[in-house]
Amino acid sequence: MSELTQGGRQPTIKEVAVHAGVSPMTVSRTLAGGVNVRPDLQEKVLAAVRELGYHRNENARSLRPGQTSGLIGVAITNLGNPYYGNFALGVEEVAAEYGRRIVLGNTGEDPARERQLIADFIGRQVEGLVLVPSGGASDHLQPERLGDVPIVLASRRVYGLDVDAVLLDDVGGAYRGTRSLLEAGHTRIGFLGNVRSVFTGQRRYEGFARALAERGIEPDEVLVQRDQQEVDSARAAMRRLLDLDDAPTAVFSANNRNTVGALKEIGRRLRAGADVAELPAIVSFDNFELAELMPVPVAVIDHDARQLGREAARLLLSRLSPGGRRVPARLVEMPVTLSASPVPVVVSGD
Amino acid sequence: MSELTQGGRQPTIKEVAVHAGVSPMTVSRTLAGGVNVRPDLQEKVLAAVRELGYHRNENARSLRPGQTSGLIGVAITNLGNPYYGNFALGVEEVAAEYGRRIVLGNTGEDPARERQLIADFIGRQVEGLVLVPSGGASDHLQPERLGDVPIVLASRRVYGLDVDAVLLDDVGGAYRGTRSLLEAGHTRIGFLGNVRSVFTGQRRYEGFARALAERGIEPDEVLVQRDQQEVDSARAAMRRLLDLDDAPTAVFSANNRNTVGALKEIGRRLRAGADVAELPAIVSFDNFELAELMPVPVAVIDHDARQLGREAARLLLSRLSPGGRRVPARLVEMPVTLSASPVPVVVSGD
DNA sequence: GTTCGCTATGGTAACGTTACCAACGATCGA
DNA sequence: TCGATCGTTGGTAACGTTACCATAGCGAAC
Repeated sequence: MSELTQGGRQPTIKEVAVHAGVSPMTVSRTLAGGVNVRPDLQEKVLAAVRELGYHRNENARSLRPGQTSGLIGVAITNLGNPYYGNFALGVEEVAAEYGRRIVLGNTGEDPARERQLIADFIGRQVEGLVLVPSGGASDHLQPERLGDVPIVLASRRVYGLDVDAVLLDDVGGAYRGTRSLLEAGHTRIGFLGNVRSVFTGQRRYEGFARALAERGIEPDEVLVQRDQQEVDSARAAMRRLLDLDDAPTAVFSANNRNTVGALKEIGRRLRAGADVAELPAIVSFDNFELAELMPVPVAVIDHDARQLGREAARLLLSRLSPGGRRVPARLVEMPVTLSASPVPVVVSGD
Repeated sequence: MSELTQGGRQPTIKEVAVHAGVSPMTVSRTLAGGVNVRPDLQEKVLAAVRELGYHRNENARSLRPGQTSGLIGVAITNLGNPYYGNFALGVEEVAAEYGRRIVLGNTGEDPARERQLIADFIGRQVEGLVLVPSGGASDHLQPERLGDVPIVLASRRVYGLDVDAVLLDDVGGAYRGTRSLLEAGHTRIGFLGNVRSVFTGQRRYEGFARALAERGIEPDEVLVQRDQQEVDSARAAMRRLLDLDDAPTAVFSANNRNTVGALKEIGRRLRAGADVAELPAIVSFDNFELAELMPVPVAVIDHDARQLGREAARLLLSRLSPGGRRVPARLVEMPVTLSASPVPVVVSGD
């Protein structure tokens, strides 16, 4: 058998044909289901396939007219974030159900990299694209620039781009979360979030501000910290809030990274002897594991990134079905749930 | 321009050639760097490329002899686990540095799915494979079955398969973690982990048992719970441990999922009024965010999944370089760090 | 002025695959 | 018995690309 696999090259259909003593066409037909191929020849072919370790060359296959690549291009901003990991999982699952495979790229929030990735994906003849846009210019995302490859945006929308999108109910979630703080009697509420240019950051701030406005409260700019992308900067922002003379009694955190940063700062203060009663309550957009074990009350605005991914893939695949391209762009907002403020774990000190 | 993009098909090099008034070869040469092409023709070609939105068909390109696909196949067990998300990120980063793209599949710990995925990857002419094996039979992973496509195993090894692998120092980490508990005076130590058939589960148990053996302690089978793959079953296992008449005073948790489950059970008991002093200390293999905020002492055996991914990709790419295939199989063990047991956050009850 | 050498350009074939058509033999009805 | 039909098989061409070869043009060197 060693001479069969010599050279490190994949065997071709021709070699299988020779090995089985038939023509390449008979091999092709057998692998396509075996219609109008004598059973004994099919067996011979399959034996040859097994023996040579033959796999059809999908790239060559996709070259033929009318054939598709079976690939979906997925570009996300940060695979290391569990949120996007779950999102990618959801996309992969649905794609796999429909016999598609995903090509994955991480943009790292870099528009140039996003451009490269999308160009590469199109070059690889992907049937469609799923993108968490990293912001910035959108001309490379216009339908004609994509060669009519359908695209679905996830988590964020791009201004001036009329394509399918799956979003969270950012505004509603932030509104409800903030309102729950107001109803608990808080009036000085801090805001931790992304820069304004990030779509979700903007939307979540909007929900936050709307809830305040309903009570006639003008957001105090001193309490609004929104330049934190990472845990460390979020922690620093939280420190600034807590060091204010008139520190907030509650903090709305617009995403996971900010929540973790805020909690780390709270942990630091507790270990330094701070009184838990003087530390703010937190509402966090984005759930995280073990929120229930936090020393201060943490309510979470929860959502399912995996479902978001599944929905994005479903939108995309529906476009790939016959006639699916003629449907106008759709916008899906996935619901979020506000957990009832859990009672914090109170540990008796010694 | 609308008539140019009509039909939803990608433009071909031929169409670009016609549009630019040159031959396909001139287009090809221009796109390949433009050696021996007059500058004015290059400009014409690039203008046509821009206008038509042309992207080279990578699948057709890879068909030509001597060409490679630029694809790396990555199959992991659970993308939803932040650990594997970071792992995939590491692989993607290094692959991208070397101009490769990754095709990603989620096996869900299902050997049949793993088989399918790998067959599909080979059919797509991937240059190499990165696999977190899901256990079970390994015949489909033998080099000759893979058509000499190099493979790198990650996190787990496969018995009887002599290929590159990147592992954590499971045994050493578990040993050191367990020893730290013993040094703190614990003698009844529970074990939460994966089933024995999972490679890491076996190795981490080995480190655990070795540390005990050094002190002349025989592991009490009642304290060893190792069938938990998910948070819920881990929580149930923790409950069984804590309900024992002779409950352990410390618990070694062999992975993230078990740690979260164990902590959730601890949280439940605290909210039900349990005394924190009666709850066990925990050593967790796998770090998690906010471990420092837990109400019981949690020491973590930390490691960097992203680095693990980067190293796996590096091993694979080195095999793809000239002569790289002749190197004997390598085994890399990534170091882990044991955090100093942090002081738990103690909150004064009211 | 002829030849040489170089650059620039285009035609052709092949990569692996399968839709299409042609051809073969067998079966069947008339 | 003969033509028609059907099941089965194989040859050919084309998908988009580029390595290779051929050729045309042009300046330099003798």
